[in-house]
Amino acid sequence: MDSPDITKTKATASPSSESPPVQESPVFSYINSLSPIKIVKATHVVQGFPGLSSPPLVFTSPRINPYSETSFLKRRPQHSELSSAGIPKTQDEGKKFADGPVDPEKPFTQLQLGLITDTRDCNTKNFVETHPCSSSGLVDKYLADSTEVDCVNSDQSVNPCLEHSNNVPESSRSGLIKSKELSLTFGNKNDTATDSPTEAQAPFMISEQAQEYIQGKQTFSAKPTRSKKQRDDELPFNECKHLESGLSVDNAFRREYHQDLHDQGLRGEHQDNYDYSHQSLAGALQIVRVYEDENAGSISNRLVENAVMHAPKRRCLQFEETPPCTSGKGDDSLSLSEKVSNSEPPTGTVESEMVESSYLELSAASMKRQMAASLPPRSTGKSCLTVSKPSGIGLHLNSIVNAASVVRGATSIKLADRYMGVQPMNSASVNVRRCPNSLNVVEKDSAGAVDWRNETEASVAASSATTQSPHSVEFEHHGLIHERRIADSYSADSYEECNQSSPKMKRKRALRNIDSDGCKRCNCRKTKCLKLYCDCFSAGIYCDTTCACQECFNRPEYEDTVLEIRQKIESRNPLAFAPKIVEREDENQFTPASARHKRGCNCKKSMCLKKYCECYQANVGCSNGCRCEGCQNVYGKRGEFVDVDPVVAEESIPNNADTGTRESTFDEKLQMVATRKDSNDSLNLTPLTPSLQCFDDMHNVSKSRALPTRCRLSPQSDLTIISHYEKSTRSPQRNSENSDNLMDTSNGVLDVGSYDWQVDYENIGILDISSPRCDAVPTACHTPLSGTGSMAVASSASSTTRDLTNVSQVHLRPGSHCLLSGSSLHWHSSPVTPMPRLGGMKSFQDFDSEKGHHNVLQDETPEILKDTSIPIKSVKVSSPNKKRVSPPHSRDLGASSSGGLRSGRKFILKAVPSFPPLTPCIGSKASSTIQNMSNLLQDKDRKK
DNA sequence: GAGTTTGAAACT
DNA sequence: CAGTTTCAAACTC
Repeated sequence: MDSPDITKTKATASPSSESPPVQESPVFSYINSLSPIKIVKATHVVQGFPGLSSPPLVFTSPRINPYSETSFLKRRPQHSELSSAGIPKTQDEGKKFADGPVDPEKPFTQLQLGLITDTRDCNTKNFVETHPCSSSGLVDKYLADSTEVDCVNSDQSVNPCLEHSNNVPESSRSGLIKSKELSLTFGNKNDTATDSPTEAQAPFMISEQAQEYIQGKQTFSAKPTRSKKQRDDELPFNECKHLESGLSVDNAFRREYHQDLHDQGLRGEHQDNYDYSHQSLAGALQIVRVYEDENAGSISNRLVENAVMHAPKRRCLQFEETPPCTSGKGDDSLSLSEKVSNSEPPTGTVESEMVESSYLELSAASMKRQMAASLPPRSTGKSCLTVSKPSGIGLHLNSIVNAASVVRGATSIKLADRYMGVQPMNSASVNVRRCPNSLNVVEKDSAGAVDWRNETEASVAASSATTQSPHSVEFEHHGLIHERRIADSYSADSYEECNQSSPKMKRKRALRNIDSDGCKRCNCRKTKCLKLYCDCFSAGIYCDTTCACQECFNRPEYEDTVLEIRQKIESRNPLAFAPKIVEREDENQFTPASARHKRGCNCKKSMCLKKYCECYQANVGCSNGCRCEGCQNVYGKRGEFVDVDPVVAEESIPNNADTGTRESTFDEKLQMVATRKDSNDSLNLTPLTPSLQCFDDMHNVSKSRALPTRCRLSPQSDLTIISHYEKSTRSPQRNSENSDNLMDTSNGVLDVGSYDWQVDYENIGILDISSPRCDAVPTACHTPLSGTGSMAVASSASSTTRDLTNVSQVHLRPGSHCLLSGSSLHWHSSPVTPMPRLGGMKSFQDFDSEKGHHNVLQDETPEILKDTSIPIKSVKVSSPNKKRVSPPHSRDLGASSSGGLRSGRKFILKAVPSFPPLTPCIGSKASSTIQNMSNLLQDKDRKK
């Protein structure tokens, strides 16, 4: 993880050599020409360029910033003022940064700063903005440069920094922010004027800068004392600065952040938020890094920024609350940037995935460009596209989730999200928490971010995101866990609790959260949340303030540690973080009850009728792999399942009829379960309902349906969906509505399949608009997809998104993302449809699982799925239980959605890999599909 | 809320 | 690989 960053930083570190070329670069010259101010420190900029390969135009941010031009010059002065006089602290901080936590590092940090500044110039807005905020003295110097760049690219960029530093009035800030956003969108200028060099470089530059920053920060982080000092010195704004500098925060993000701040109107809150932001930042940073790596820089930055911005707000309290976590490595002291740096290492693992997401973002960016829409106001739901799903292994979902949550978290939304997400989620939420969800969340966020970029979309997205964010069950789906946590924390109830730092409170909170939200929070006392005992850790999620864990090291601050441990654990057991529940599906096979526990349970006393049994907990039947005694698993007894899995599945799978038969059996089981579990499983079932709802929506095509519901459902859809699905089917009681839907889906999954697609389209648009979750879903898709797929998808997505944008821009984007992620190029074929299809596909797939959905999917979207070529053995990671499933792991990627549905859910998996649906459900599925894909691959490897 | 039970994870 | 211990969740009271 770290290595890449380091390398980058090093590369950047050798600025001298690089700088000249950079300056000479056409982009640079172009910028100079544009900017009234001459870049004094072009060298810095230069450094960044050389290393960076010009990213494809696609990646170039589509952002268009009308504001940028206007504010550019003005900002600069402001910026300078702010940076210099406005905030002494910032300067100090900047010095600190430059100095680095450790003296030896200082030079390096300075270099980095220089590089950063350079990159800024290249990057223009993002960097500039970030810079000013981040570092003081050095920053100032660079600021001039950056400002220049900004001027060239966009004036606005500077302002943001200023705002941060100066704490400029909200109004002014907002204006600045907007301008920044515009500039960011920008790359705009370059894009319009010159596509290739500048744009391409810009992203890289940003990324590099961010990396450098991160590295520098990391070094800082290494030295907690210093970080603390910085922190103390730093004001919330300062923090912002760091973040920005490090991340090259997007304008939009800043905007949100500022707005949030304004809304809060309290720095105290700010600080709190700040605390939160660390995690979120970390995640964002990670994301950013990924992007950077991929060249998605600008986009990623936005996302990151968004994430960061949001994160702080949401999490502030939580972090403070959790002393151990924060204290862990003295991270508290660390400035955001530092935190970011910390987060970096983990990103490395995720980077590939992130790249995909970045591509998505790129596509989104392209979309934006086309849209040329002004920046959306604050749509919380910026395009999350950037968010790549947490790759299975290295990544900690949290980072992503956080980012997503952050992104999502438009300030206003928070509470709503909590309630929305949490309560509604509660039933379904459980699944959400799972790591895999994190991906989805990210995606959502990314989607939201994309929306952001597009004004129209942004507006819609913003509304949807904010309002819907709560709905955004999708988050729940994968990233939801995290979000939920956040949301929970935000929830009025949790909110107060969060403030309460007492471990007891936390514990209670956690318990409550679990109950209410269905999401679990760990309560680790001895393992430091660094063992699989910890649900959070096992799920690839960082512990949240809501967790009642003690001496928690599963925090962004300790990403390195977390990653190391993860790697160790994986080295021992490559599947340790893989989804426990996998659907066995041979390529052609569809086993109705394919979903199983990977390892199988070993129950001796619980008869597999209690949650002690992981199979039962996952709503999955026991299989031959189980060593349970006296298995009475409602979802399937040991013997039953076994037969089905390998062989039976195939036999039964081929035809829908077969699946139907199984489904019947499965339904029976479900009913059994339902009867037994109804009381307990209500939560679990709820998740199912969402999926069902989604389907229902699909079927009904009732766009009018409350998207929120879907969104809610969707989140579950991925992992939980299956289980929930089963449950729902099994227990009509729970979800009379859902059950019906579920039943329908289960029974007529195949039918739905094609139908779903269309419906999905329609629904998608609706969903996306209404529910941020939907957005998230699509994003999730991105992450999972392989780079190639994502790449292609990205381009296609952009196109598709455009088309979609006509209908519902927001939706489209997410969907596009999903497509990308899903690698379901097929979808792309129809620009508009793609997204819906994706969603539809996913939903489809989910449904298909029961019946021969494979056929449907294959038929309809077969190519895409095939293209993904991921033979999906579909390991559905879905954690039926409220517990978070360990989603994130790259390996796990595929699994999420499988939700333990035995019945032909396998289909779902196959489908899933292809695309993340736009709809929340779909999105979750998409993420799950991705995971499934990975899982399948792994499974194949294993078989081999 | 405290204590017990349970089974997975970790360790030997 | 098997047995034991540790751990945290699930469960019970």
